[in-house]
Amino acid sequence: MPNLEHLTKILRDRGYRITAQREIILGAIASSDDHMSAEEIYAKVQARTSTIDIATIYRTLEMLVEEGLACKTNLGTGEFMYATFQHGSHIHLICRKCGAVIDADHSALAKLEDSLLADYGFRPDLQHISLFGLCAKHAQKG
Amino acid sequence: MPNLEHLTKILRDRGYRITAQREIILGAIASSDDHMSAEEIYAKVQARTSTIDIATIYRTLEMLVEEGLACKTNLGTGEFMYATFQHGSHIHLICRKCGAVIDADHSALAKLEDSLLADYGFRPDLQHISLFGLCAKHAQKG
DNA sequence: ATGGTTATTGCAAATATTCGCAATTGTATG
DNA sequence: CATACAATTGCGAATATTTGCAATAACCAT
Repeated sequence: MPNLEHLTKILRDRGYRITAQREIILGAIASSDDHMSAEEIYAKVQARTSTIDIATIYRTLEMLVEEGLACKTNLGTGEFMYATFQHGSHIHLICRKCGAVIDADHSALAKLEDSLLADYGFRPDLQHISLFGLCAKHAQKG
Repeated sequence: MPNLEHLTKILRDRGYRITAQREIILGAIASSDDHMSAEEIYAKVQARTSTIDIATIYRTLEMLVEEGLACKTNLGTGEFMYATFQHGSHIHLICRKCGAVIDADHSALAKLEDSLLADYGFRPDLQHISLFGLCAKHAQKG
C-alpha cells in the first residue's frame, strides 16, 4: 500500500525530481480513501497552498499513470478519475443508460490478464478499469 | 453490420427524430472503415456541408453511445475515438510507456462477459474497449 | 558552498468537450 | 393542409485538459 514516502522513493529511484509541489500533490492523493478527479485533488491541494497550478496537478497525475502508480479511469462523468493502488482493485461497471456505477469483484479479470500476457506479452493495468454497458435493470429492457 | 438505413431505422424505432444533420453524420460514420475521433467525423461532415455544428456532432455521438450503437474509447491520445459495430470487435491494448497500440483478439473477453452477466446482471459493451498497461517490450523492463 | 545542467513549474493560451438558450424543425394530430 | 408540441440545432460561453515558453529550482559534480 503505497504511502507518500513509498511513492516518493519509487519516483526518485526512477530519476524523477521530488519537488515540493509533488510532495504536496502526492500527499493529497495518498491521504485519500477513494479515487478523485483532478479538480478534487486540486481543491485539496489549494486548501494547503494556493501556489500550485492546475497544470502541475495534471502533469503529476500523468507522471503517476505513466509509471503505473495510478490509474486514470473514465466513469462517464465528463472528467477522469484517478486512483492509486491503495484504493483497492475493482471493476467499475457503468450503465450507459442510467449512469449507475456498480463496483464488481476483480477476480473476473484473472483469466483476461493471463491470456493477454500469454498471447501478446502485454501486462494490463487492471486495478481500476471501467466498463460501459447495461445494468441489470436496463439489460432486461433491451 | 449496420449501414445508414439500418442505423436510422433503429433510431426511429426508439423514438428519435431523423434530422438531415443526423443522416449526414451517420453517413460519415457508416462509410468509415475505422474508428474516428469527433474532429475527424466533423471534418468529413464539413467536406459535405459546413452548416453542421461541432456540438451537434458530439450530441449525435453521445446518442449513439447511449443507444449502444457506437463505442466511445480512450486510446490515450487526448481525444476519444468512436467506433460502430461495423468496425469489428477487438481490444485495444495501449502501452502507458511508449503509447503503442496493439489490437488483441476479442475472444479473451468471453469469460469476463459471462461472469459479469451471471454475477451482476450487467451486460458489458465489449466490442471496442481499451486497456492500458505495458507492451511486451516495456513489460520485460519493469 | 558554488556553479552548471536540465527537469519542473506557473501562466496564458490552445484544444477537446459540454452546456445554456433561443430559434428551428420533425412529427403527430385534427 | 395547418397547427401545436417538443425534440433538435447553431451559437457562444463554460469546463476539463493540454501545450508552449520563460523563469525557477532540484540535483549533481567540483
